[in-house]
Amino acid sequence: MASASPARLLLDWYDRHARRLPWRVAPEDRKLGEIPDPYRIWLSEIMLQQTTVAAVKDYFEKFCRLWPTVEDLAAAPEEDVMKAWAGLGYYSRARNLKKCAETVASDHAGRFPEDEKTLQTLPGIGPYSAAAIATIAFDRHAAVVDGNVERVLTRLFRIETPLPDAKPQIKAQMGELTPEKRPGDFAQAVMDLGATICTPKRPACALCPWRDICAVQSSELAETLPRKAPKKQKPTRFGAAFVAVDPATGAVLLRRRPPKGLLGGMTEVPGSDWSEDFDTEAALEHAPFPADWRKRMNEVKHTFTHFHLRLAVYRADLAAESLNASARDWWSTPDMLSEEALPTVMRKALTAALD
DNA sequence: AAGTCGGGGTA
DNA sequence: TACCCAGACTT
Repeated sequence: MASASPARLLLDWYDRHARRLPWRVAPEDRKLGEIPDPYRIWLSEIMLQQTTVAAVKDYFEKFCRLWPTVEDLAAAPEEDVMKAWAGLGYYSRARNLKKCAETVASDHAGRFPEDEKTLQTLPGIGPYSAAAIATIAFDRHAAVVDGNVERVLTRLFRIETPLPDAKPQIKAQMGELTPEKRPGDFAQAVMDLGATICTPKRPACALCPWRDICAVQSSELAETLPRKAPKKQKPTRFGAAFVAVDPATGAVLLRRRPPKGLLGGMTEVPGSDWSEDFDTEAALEHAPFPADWRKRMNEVKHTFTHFHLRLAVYRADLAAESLNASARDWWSTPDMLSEEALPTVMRKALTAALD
C-alpha cells in the first residue's frame, strides 16, 4: 500500500483536531453546492492580516451585524467604518476595506471576482489575501502563503535561505503541495498547523502530522527557521497630549487626524507632534489654546510598528461654551466616547487624564 | 528593496 | 523588557 500523501496526512489531522474558525463553514456542514459567503471570507481575511483570530472575532461579528452584505458596507459612511475598526490597528486596512466594497459593488455587480489575479487588483487585497479568498471562498487551486506557511514550509523542506529571498521557493513548494481536492481546507490546515503546532518557539513536533516527513523535526534547527534579516531597534519619540474636560458634562475635546499616514483618519485628543528630540520642558507651548493645564502623573507609553512613544498628558477643566468652536474639533460626552474612532494610544491618553 | 503602517500574546 | 508576528502599500 502506498504511503499517504503529505496533503492527505495534513487534511486527516485537520478534520480530527483543528479548531475551525467561527465564520468558516466546515465541509461536512456544507449543503451540496453551497459555497461559503465570499463577503465574509474577504472580511475575515482582511481583518486577519497581521492580527490574531482572538483579536478579530468580536470585530468580525460586529461588522457582520452592522453590514451584512458588501453593498451595505459600500453604502456605509467611511466615518462609521473607522469607528467600528477602532482598536484593531493598521487603519489603512479599514480605508481600503471601504474602497474595496465600493469597487465590488459598482464594478462587479456586488460579487467578488473568483480568480486570484482579479482579486489582487482590488484595494487591500495583496498576494496572500487574493490566494486565500480564491481558494477558501471559490475552491480554486492557489498557493496561499502567509507567515505561518513560511514557517511550516521552511522547516518541512529545511529552507535556510533568509526571507524575503526564500519567498518564491516557498510559494512554489506550497503550490506543489496543495491538492486538487479541498485546496482551501488544505491552506487553512497549514496555517492552523503553524498557529498551534509549528509555533515560532518550542514547536510541538511530537504532535505534528508531518513529523515523519519533516526535514528538521524535533531538532534544534527547527526553532531557527525561517531565517530573517536582523531587525533594527525602534527609536523612542516623545510628545504631549492635552485633554480638555467640561466639568458640567464630562465631555472631552476631540479632533480628527489627517486622512493619510500614522493613524490616518482616526480621532485624537489635541497634542504636539511626536519626535525624538521633543522638549518636554516646553510641552505647554504645544497646547491647543491657553488654559490651566495640569500635568498628569502617569505618562502614556505605547509602541507602534517602528517606534516607541512616550506621551506627557495634560488636563484642563473648562466650560465647553468658553471655547470658540473650531470646525475640526468637537466635544464628546462619556457615553459617546466608546463609539469614537479612537486608536488605542488615544484611549490610553484619556485614561491617564480622566482616572 | 526598504520604509510605513497597530496591537496583542509570550518568555 | 524584548521578542514573535495570521501583509499591503508607498516610495
